[in-house]
Amino acid sequence: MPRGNGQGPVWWHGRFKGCGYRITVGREVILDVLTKADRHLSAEDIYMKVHAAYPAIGLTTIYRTLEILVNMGLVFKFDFGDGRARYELAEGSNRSTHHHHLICTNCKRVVDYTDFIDDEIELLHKTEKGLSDKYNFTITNHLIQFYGLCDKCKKRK
Amino acid sequence: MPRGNGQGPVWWHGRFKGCGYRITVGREVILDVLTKADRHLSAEDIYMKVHAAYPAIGLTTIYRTLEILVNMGLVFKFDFGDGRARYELAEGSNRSTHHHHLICTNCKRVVDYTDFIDDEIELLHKTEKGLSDKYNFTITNHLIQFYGLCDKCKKRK
DNA sequence: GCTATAAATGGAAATGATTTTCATTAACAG
DNA sequence: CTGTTAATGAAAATCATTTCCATTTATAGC
Repeated sequence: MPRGNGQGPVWWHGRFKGCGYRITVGREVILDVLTKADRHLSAEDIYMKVHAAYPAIGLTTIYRTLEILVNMGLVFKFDFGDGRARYELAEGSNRSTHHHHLICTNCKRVVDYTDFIDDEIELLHKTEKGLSDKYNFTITNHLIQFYGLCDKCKKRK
Repeated sequence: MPRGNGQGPVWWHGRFKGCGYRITVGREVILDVLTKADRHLSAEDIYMKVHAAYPAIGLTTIYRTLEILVNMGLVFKFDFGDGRARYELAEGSNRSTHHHHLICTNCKRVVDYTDFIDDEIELLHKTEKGLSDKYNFTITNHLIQFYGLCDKCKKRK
């Protein structure tokens, strides 16, 4: 099924095997859904898409696979404040450029933005360096989110 | 009980009444616990502290009060990834300076840091301005967290 | 290709933080 | 002091996520 993009074996197979994980149909399909996703999906979103093509794959497998993917750093897990986690392929695959989120605290709408990313990244690198030196952490990731009221919700108030 | 700090009526009473909320013993005690807290508390943490002095106050009231406080902007709500929310008095009261968080993804330890805050704030203001113009959001808040492995967890791996 | 073995799986049940329900209590405007 | 309505506690409900366990499947070694 997902045969990559003509550049040989699927990009994540190597990393998976390297970690001692097996390549299964469920994992292929989940990765495929994530690769094609154009927005942040919840576990249930992913389940529904997967289920449409492969009804045998259960929700439990979705959760288990997502946990592995997050731990491996292939997928980011976000909390936008509506009680369910959202998942998004990390950069480094063939999709997704680095971005941050702008979240409406009223309707929970999420805007991905890439503006100012360069400045942010530069500062982040400096901060990461400082923090890891001072607190002796190995920093692997960061999260930046802005909260506010979106266009529509402003008008309703 | 909480009589403020000698500067007249308790600082948040005005804001509370202004929003049409009543001042109750439960709310007084909860705010008091938050004011004295020196770290991020979960709803249950707060409940236990409150319960010690006022056993009549239930967990439900804690959750309901926290929701109000978060909506009013008096309290920040955080997700550090361990399945329970943490609450922290917003700045503007008498405690807490603006800070961000450094989180160990393994043991969930959280370090508050204030280093580099000035540079961060400057960039944040610039970004907030740009984002609110471009996406027509009214930005009220932001979240910055760094993730990594702490000192102890690094050694164990 | 075949087989043994351990990883992966699905479905049901468990978990656990948070929310809702509803009858009772308490704040406070007048 | 009193009526009105918000606030409350206890128990039940919710609901995303996790765990359990018997079954299936990937794959290393032949």
